[in-house]
Amino acid sequence: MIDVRLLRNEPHVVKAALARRGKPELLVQLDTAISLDEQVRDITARRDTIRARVNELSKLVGTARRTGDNDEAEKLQAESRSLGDDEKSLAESFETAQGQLRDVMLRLPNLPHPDAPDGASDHDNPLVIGPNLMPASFTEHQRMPHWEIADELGILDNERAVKLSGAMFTMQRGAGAMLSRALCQYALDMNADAFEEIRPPSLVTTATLTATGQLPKFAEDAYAIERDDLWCIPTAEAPLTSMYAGEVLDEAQLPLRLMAYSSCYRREAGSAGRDTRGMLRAHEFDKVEIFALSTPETADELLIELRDRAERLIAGLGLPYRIIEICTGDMGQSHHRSFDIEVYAPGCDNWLEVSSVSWFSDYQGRRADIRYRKVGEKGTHIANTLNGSALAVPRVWAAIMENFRQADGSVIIPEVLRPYMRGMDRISPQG
RNA sequence: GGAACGGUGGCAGAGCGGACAAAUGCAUCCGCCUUGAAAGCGGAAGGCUCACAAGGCCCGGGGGUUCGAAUCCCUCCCGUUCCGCCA
Repeated sequence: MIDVRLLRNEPHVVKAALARRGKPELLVQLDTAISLDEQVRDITARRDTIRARVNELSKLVGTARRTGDNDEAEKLQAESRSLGDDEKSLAESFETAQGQLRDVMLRLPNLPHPDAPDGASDHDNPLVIGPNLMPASFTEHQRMPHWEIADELGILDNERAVKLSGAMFTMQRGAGAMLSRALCQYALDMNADAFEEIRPPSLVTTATLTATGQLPKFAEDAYAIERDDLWCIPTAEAPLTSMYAGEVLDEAQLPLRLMAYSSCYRREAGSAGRDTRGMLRAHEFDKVEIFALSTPETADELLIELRDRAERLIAGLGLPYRIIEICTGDMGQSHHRSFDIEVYAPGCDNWLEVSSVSWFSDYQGRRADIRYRKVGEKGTHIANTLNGSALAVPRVWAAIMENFRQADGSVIIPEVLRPYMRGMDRISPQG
């Protein structure tokens, strides 16, 4: 959530920042929020005046009763009773206005960072690093899509996955399954120097998914388990971010770095029918997420640290990649500043988004109510959150197939993964 | 899922219709004492809203009763123990 006080005190600043996202309807919502906030404050002031009087009267009633002045007590009670009715109706209008304000605020996106590049769509995302590790040319045997390669190798069985779970589910087997697990283990080990490993729950409450921004606006994209009022996590970002929800940390604890392997569940409501073959888009996939809680002062360098860590993983695998920065028109709702790492897949002839690293300023911290206290200072501050996919398995898996396919049809396994592959150095066609 | 008992400040724990933002202990901070520390003595100190003050709100969440609720009632959630079920 945007800070209501900022909205109140410097609406032009918020307007200008939000305008950069290029969606005029947001400015309309902003005006709605401003006028709702005025309403709420007006009602609050009136309601609190009445409450103050009721509190005062109640004390006087107590005194009167104790001294035996029952007539006086009756009189005061009558006055308090009638004020009570006014209070009740004001309290109702307060709830209504407050609820409306909250709903609008929860749906308003974050303000972009001043340095985030302007742009209207993904076509305007500037290249910031690379392309790196790009070979001079690709050979004919690399020009096969990974689903065909995997089929030859017998390591992907999506037909049976569909039998079990329906369209857009995948199933790896044999060396393919092992490769998925190896990628996760590799990503965790490479970040274990600074990140505490967490194994979070995969099902979370509505409050948890609201804190990160998936709810209420993007409910269609998440799997809901209505009977138990739980949601399947679309990313480990959700449980990691809310781990410290409602808590007040000491500044000395920051930055706090966490990482988690988890399965991720996405309905892909807006992308049904796209990328239905292979591993490019699935309802369930594995990912290792890295996460940090920080003060605003250290957040910008942490963003680069997370991005460097994600880059190191991809470079370590020897895959051709580039890094782009997300422009204001293409940014996710909670994002303040964001980078994507893309890997080139010669078989699909496409750049695949394999990692997204973002800074959320205090947008999620405020929703989750994560605060910290500075030493010797009264009061609290809202923490900043940052996260990134260290490694999203399926697309990296696909890129390995396509980049490292040999003339004989086998696929070389990157060296860094071999310890996790029981020493296997290549996957060869069966029979 | 059933039963019993619980949920109060950083922690422990009292209060069980009115003077309660809430005793007391521990921890914290500041003085005094001391060469320094400990002990001892004296004092300070919750969060949110709010430009500030005033005021309001916060005793697990929500609702109700009442002039007035931490305290009574309803409901939900969570915890502990026992039973049931079960990787």
